[in-house]
Amino acid sequence: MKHALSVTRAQNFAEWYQEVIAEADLAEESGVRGCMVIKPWGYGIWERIQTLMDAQIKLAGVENCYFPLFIPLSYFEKEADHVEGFAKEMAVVTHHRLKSVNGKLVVDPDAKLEEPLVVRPTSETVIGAAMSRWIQSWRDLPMLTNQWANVVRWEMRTRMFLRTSEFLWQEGHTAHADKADAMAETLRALEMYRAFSEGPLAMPVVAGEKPENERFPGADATYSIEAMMQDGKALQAGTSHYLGTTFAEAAGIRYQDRDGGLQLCHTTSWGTSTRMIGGVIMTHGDDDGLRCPPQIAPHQIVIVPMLRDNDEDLAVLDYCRTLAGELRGQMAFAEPLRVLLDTKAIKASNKRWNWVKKGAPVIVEVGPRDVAGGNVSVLRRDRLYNADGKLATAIMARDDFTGIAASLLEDIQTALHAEAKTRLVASIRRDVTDLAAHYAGDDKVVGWVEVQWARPTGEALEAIVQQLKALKLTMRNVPLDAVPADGVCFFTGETAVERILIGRTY
RNA sequence: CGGGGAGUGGCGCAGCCUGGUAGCGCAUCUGUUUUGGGAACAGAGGGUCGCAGGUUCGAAUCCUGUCUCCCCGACCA
Repeated sequence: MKHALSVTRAQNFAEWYQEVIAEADLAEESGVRGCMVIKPWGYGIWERIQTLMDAQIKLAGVENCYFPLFIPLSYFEKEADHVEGFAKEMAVVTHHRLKSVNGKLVVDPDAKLEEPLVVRPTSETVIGAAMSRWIQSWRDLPMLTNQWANVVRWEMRTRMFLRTSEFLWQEGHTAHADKADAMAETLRALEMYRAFSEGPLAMPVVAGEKPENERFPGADATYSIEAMMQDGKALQAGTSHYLGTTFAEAAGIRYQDRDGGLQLCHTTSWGTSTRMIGGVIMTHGDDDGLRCPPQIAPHQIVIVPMLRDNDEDLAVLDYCRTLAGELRGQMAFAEPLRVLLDTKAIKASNKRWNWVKKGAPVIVEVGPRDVAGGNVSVLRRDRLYNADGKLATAIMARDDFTGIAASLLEDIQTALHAEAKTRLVASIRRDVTDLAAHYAGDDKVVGWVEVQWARPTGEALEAIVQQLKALKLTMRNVPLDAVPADGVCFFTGETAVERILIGRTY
């Protein structure tokens, strides 16, 4: 069987990933280290993610704001752990002017800023400063904010969508009267991410709490959703943090309670980023490119007219326009269908393969024979081939197709999720007794291992971290829905208190 | 930042060792014939060889510096 990509997942997963991004026209290098140009199809997917996620955020009563890109350096100095965690990867603006010297533009030394400005790596500090002004009374709580923005972290090693120096994300920041309320918000955001991932992204995840050593700098507790990529590695696809009163102390976020006493707020932060697109690629992609879940596909159904530069073309186009109109009147996932009639003047067969690589969920080909018979030729991207290796083109009456189009998209969404869910479940092992043997070899990635442990801290924890590191393994999270521990700690032999997932990661 | 590889028309590459004024495939454009599993033929356009210095009569080629990308580490969403 001939595939649309030159590298298969089995041959070289990393190379395959890059080829999908190039061939699906999702993004490209920009010439600036670690920064990518997100092209229309890739950005369209991000816009879909934004639209659907934003609705969920608003449904929870969170309001959008926008805070500055530049954060005064001193803001970071207020919280030691936080600055420690980000200091090594911050982009800093120190001057505000250039000058021309011998035809070259150079930084003007006379234009040095009094205080350097950090390009935000995350906005806890600025938003904390704002909240300290906005919150005075218990009546102001909870304060629920979110922003859609770009952030910059000067990463050592970058990979498109998975780790770029600049990335797009949403960051929720909330302030609460007490720990219980803040924890509830932290877990609400986590559940929102879990449901979003399993729903629109069709990407099954495990929601759980990060061990102490994997916490966000300055957080009291960090939760994550972890997705299983097709090569068996984990991808942290979203995080939610309970920050205790740490950031409230640093920024002076206080409120007067009902009794007139002055109290510190308990804050949270939570975020998801363009990394999710990388997760979608590595969850659903196949050897023909991306398979885009219908809910986040910019175009769910692409109509490809088979034009021959002759008189029949008008009739074919006319038929296609009518079909597009009929389809746009249908609803799937409580939204009108997104239908593209692709009239670009290239050969229909090339057009088809381009849409296969981009992962349009349904490709409908319409040629003179279809027009004559009142039919359409339908390809569903999640089941591209028949058992005999031939393209599984289904020829059906136009009316029949318009009647089932919406449910077809919903089927594809469900099928993609089911396929990935099966893989996730099958890739978690609970009977492993020897990690070194299980993960033998640098390239051998066999999914995750769940073990019971005693949740040690300090040096005992550090020893385990180092032991895992030697095997290129990390602790992913303690699944919230795991069955209670009933044995001894995999590492220390003490009585176990919970179960934790271990694996290789992006 | 350490180790390895690479930057040559839009994309993928050859040329570099042994300096002499740039070539191939794909793509693009034009025309003709085609057309339902990625069309064929003919013709055309397009590159100061990542960038900056240096050596030389002459640099894609040699030297120095620098930027970017890929792989492996350390760091991380």
